[in-house]
Amino acid sequence: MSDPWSSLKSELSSTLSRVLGKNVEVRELPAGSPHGDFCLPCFGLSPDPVSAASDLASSVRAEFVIPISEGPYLNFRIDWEKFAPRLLKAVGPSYGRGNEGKKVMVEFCHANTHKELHIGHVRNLCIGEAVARILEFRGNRVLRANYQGDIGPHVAKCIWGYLNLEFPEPKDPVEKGRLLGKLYTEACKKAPEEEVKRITKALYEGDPETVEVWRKTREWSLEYFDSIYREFGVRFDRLYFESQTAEPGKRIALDLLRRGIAKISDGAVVVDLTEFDLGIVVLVTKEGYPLYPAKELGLAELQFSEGIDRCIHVVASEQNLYFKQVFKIFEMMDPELSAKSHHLSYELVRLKSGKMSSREGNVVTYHDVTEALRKKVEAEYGSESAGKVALAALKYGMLKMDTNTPVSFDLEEATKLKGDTGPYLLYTLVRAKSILEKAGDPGGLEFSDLAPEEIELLRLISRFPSVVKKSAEDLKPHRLARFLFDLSDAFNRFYEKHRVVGSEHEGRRLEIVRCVSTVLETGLGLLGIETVSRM
RNA sequence: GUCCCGGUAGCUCAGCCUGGACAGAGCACCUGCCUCCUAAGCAGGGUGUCGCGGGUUCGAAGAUCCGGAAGUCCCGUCCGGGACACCA
Repeated sequence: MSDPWSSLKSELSSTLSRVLGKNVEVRELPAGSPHGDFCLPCFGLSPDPVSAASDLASSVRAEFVIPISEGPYLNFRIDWEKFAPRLLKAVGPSYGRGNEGKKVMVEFCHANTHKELHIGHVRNLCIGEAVARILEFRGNRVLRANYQGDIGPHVAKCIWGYLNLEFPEPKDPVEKGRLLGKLYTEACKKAPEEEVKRITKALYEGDPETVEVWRKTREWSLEYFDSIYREFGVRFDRLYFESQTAEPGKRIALDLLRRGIAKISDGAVVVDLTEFDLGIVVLVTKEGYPLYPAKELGLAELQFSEGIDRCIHVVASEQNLYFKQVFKIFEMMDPELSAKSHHLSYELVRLKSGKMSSREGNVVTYHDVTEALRKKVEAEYGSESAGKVALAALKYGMLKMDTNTPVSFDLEEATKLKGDTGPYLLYTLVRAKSILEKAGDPGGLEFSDLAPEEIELLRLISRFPSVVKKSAEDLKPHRLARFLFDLSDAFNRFYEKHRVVGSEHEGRRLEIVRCVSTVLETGLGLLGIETVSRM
């Protein structure tokens, strides 16, 4: 919970506010800035910002920082010789932790059964897990939830395929998953529409024969997903299925009808949101089937019965309008429900050839990518920890850009192993740990004559807590990912230039390396990236 | 047609929330660097109409005149993607 840098920053801000007689806040300068660590632009302070800055520079006294006026700016340089001991002492496994104390459900993945997991799901999985871990680290109790569509026309198509197509019996979970994916795609091309409707109906009405096939294939799907989740390092605390939200969803929809929130239109149960520019939402079809929005209401009932303070739905941006609609209905039902709900939207993963569609079979699956990656790692560097390195590359690649940035997926781009990649971060950590293993008797700590590369590392280490906090507030893991890259970059420059073991400054350098290693390991952990000890 | 997201180096992307302080990385390409803590590394080499157009924009009692910073804020527009009543 200790965050010396933020404390320093806020102390400095209040000192300045006292001197100036008004509330000001110093701004942090980017870690590599030649101007120092904090600055106060003096433009609004007086008609003459330049002399205001220099007046302030000579009148302000604060511990650990040296004020310097540069033009209209009042800059502050941290006195690292004095500040370093305080900072390094704070760095341990819980450095950067918070105590926010909320109970949060993070709902992500949403893979539909009877289909293959593709790279779009991978982005979702990466974001969801990273956000879950970051929120946990900030002191929240997190429940990971996965809401899966295990019923409906897409399932009916797959069942049609199972009943009408030839296939060899699948042996392991991966084969089972892949087979279902193929059956689905084939059925989309071949299954007659009436047949799909018939099976959908049979499924909803509980026709024993159809249900049996459904049970079996659904089980295959879940085994397949489980094998991937295990490999990926995700475990869900709650699994919700559409088959279980349909009935309560319909019940709630009918209740909304009684309360006058919903109405009948063309025989369907709808909520009219046109006054909010959100169109009309159909809850129950004229045939009496609950649609997705109705099921969402059923799901919310299940979720909020857990007493959660917040529910974060990690769902692609194509559902933006949908979530606005659902949250508006929440608001009409119970404002608190909508206040606690949040849609973490991310842009789609597309292929260069266009949008992926399991219906058309033009998807890049989870196994396509992980296998390509693993093979490449093995070919170039040998098989030692190839699987973990491959996953690191995949996860970091998905997390390093803003959730708002659309991904145009390219296998070549995704299998890069050098530069701004997951393996680079892993490698940096391996190097740092290797130094720590070889360390002799550290000797005393002194911080005189710090090299620029050492100061750079201290600056980055100091900012870790605020980066994590910001990442958590914005629900943007890429901020943390970028930070870890910058840290690695700075560490590798330091590594190249300065000897640690056996050097004159071994004591403090070991301490710095220890902190880099701790921060890197913690940070990678928050991104859901498993580290390795050798590469 | 309406709404949402994107447009920054050849390519992939940061930076925009919180305006000022050189517009930054990585990849790719070229040149160096392993008797020394792991070369998946490091050093050097050069690139930009920040899609386009407009607007707005700090300081003293007031008034007037002059000056007054945009990749970042606002509006418009173009391009790409997505969404928009019985799919999920």
